Amino acid sequence: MLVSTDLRPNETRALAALFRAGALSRAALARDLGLTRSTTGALVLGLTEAGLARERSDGADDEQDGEGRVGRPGILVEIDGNGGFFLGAYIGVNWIAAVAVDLAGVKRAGASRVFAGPGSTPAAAVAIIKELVAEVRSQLPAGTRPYGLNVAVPGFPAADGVSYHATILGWHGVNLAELLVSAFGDEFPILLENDANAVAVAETYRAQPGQDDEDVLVMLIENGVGGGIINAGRLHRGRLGGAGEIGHLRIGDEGFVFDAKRPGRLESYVGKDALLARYLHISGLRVGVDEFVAAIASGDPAAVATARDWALWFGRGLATLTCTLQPERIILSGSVNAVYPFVAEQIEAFLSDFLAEGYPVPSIELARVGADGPALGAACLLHQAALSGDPQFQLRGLAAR
Amino acid sequence: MLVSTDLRPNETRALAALFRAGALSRAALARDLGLTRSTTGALVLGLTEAGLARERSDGADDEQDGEGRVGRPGILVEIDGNGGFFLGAYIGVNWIAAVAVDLAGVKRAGASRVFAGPGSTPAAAVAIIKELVAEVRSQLPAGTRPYGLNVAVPGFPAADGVSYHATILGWHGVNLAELLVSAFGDEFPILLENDANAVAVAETYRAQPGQDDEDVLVMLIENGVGGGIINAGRLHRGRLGGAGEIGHLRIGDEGFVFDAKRPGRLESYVGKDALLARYLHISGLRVGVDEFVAAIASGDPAAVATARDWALWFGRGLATLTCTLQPERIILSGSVNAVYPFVAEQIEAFLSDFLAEGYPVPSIELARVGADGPALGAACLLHQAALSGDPQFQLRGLAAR
DNA sequence: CGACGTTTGTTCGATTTGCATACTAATTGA
DNA sequence: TCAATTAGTATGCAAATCGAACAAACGTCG
Repeated sequence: MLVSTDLRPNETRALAALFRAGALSRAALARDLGLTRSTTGALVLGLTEAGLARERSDGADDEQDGEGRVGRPGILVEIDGNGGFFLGAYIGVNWIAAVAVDLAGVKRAGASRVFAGPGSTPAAAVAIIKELVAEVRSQLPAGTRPYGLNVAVPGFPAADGVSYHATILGWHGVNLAELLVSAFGDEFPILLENDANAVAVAETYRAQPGQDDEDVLVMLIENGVGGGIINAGRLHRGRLGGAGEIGHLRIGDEGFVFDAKRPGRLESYVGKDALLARYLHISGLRVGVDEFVAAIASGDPAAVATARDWALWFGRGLATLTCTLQPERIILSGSVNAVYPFVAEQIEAFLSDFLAEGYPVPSIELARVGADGPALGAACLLHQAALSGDPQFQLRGLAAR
Repeated sequence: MLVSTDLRPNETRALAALFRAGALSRAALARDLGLTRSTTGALVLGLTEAGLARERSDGADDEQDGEGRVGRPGILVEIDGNGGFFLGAYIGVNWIAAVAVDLAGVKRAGASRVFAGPGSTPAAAVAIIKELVAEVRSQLPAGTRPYGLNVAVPGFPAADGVSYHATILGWHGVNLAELLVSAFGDEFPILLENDANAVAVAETYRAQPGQDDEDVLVMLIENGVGGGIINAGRLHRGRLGGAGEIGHLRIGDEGFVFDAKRPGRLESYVGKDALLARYLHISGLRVGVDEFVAAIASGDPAAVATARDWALWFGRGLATLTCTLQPERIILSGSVNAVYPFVAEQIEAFLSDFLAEGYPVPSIELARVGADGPALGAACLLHQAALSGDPQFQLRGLAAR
């Protein structure tokens, strides 16, 4: 009879090692885990029978050094993606999305729908998520049960830890977790995550094999400015998952848009509204980000001057964040990041000038993940938890008993 | 024959659980580790024979609930401090210190000496550390070999990861690690850590039993302003251990002390020099921190006004850091923290006003650890690494073979 | 006070896990 | 063709853990 069995600690460790490396021979895996080859062979056999790992079929191998490698070549073993699935969802201002990531960390399915965020109720959003999740699950192999659902939201839990405030959606004090649980039952655990944090995970998770302990700051720049902090490959969540609210950074006295209560914040200088307000002030033209970027590209002096002002304040924010977090990379996400390439030199010069001598200057890059980044990152967080041995997402395999 | 043997994984986990809880019965430990009572009994027996754990002798027990606890009471087991020692040292501007922390996380020995930092060579500092370490080791039980030495330094490694810059000591591009290794040989591993990071660990490590995953920001305010970030109980080091350089936070345009190259930094508003310069500007008096604090206490209007200005900028810095990191607590260390109590109300009011609605306001506390905080924290970092199973600090026990 | 339920610690055999040591297989280099 | 080297597998043994039993030590309640 086939039964679902919990994985033993070393089986989970083996999967994590395979995930980090992409694929390993049994011998390499043994070295990685500090076990003998015989033990590792048995481990791989178990994982293979359980449908969680498989030998790589395509002849491609010798990833490691290829050249003067003497001795019998190994058979690469990799994770079998079909071994498990993790669901992520995103409640955005304009749309709602759901995705599934498989055991190999690859996106396997996705669905989305437009959503009139402000004005809609949380219950309406949850209903849409329920439909999208069903749609996503229908795209997965039959008979699979996901390990969990993580929902990215543009907001934060309040000090009590449960009531969500999503100002941008007009939601205050909503118990989203309860709504979701009552919609989905207890088939799998349900978590919530801030959208900027999720994007940060999506941008950095498994960016390159073997590199899983980076220090990265991801900035998400739209009207507001959010951020996600990755420390040694892990999300720095803060007390209630509210770390990285970098739009509230106090970097000056006023701002390009006026805010009587909280003047001088980063997002009142570098957010989308602020940028366009500055351009309006200089040029007298009211435009969107795309038009503005086109104006810089065409050499419009007002646009160039606006971008220069924007870069001045953006550089201040970057300097503050770099000192505080010392990231290796800073990744810019959100529509406003299109402005960055035009002022990259200015900002990088300012940064290396402002930072102390010898202090490493982070490299600044543009985002690679698309619009479903928050949903993807949310799912990746579950994947990470499962491969880390988190008991809440204890991996299972099918075994003959 | 007695031989030194490496601990098995579950023995290390058991010690970590005992450390977290302070003391546990075998049954409680079994629940904590997810093992059976019989296995745990054997585990405890092994640890006891190896001299790493012991039954608590003082009759004091029932820490847990005492009241209606039915059933046979357990025998509390705790870590035997003599099971191992961890060395920490600190190279300060005016003095050098060394301490030893035992396996139970308790400071067991210390020694210090004055040191004319600026003007002295790194080699001279290393020679003093060598003497102090010998002095500290002589205070420990005979025959013990420490697991490692961690040296806290007021500086950071440069982008290459090895050459240290300690501007405050006048050192640039020094390979401190190499100097230390050549002085001590390879008897035990030697590490380096920034002093503010070390203080942060000293202030938070084992602050209260059972609470080991806090989010805390520790600010160290002297002439410069440094910081250490504790995320989920772990030091957030950044790429090269240089995270938390919060003195460079850009919060304004100028500063109370002038800095042409990097104007507007937090430390040019709230550092010791800045504070006293502001007081000089207002009162015409040139004083030290102690006198300044006495002046506030006595109601001197110039001092009170200075403190109010100080608090204004300090609040801006706190707001920025709170948004970025969302700590539960902020701990103020360094001599300037004596000013805080006089402006606590003002700063807390500003903070809860500036932060978004529902955003948790961190509690702000004064430091508890004394002047050897950096050395203590450095030693605690090794203790933490050893109990986490870091192979570099693999715990050992004495066992009959 | 004593029977009863509950929890702890220990004992002991069974089971599982991992290691050491072989051995075969597949490749490079001479 | 023949070492040398590395990968994978089989097998017996040692260690770690479990499961079930049992005695010990405490509350509770009649």
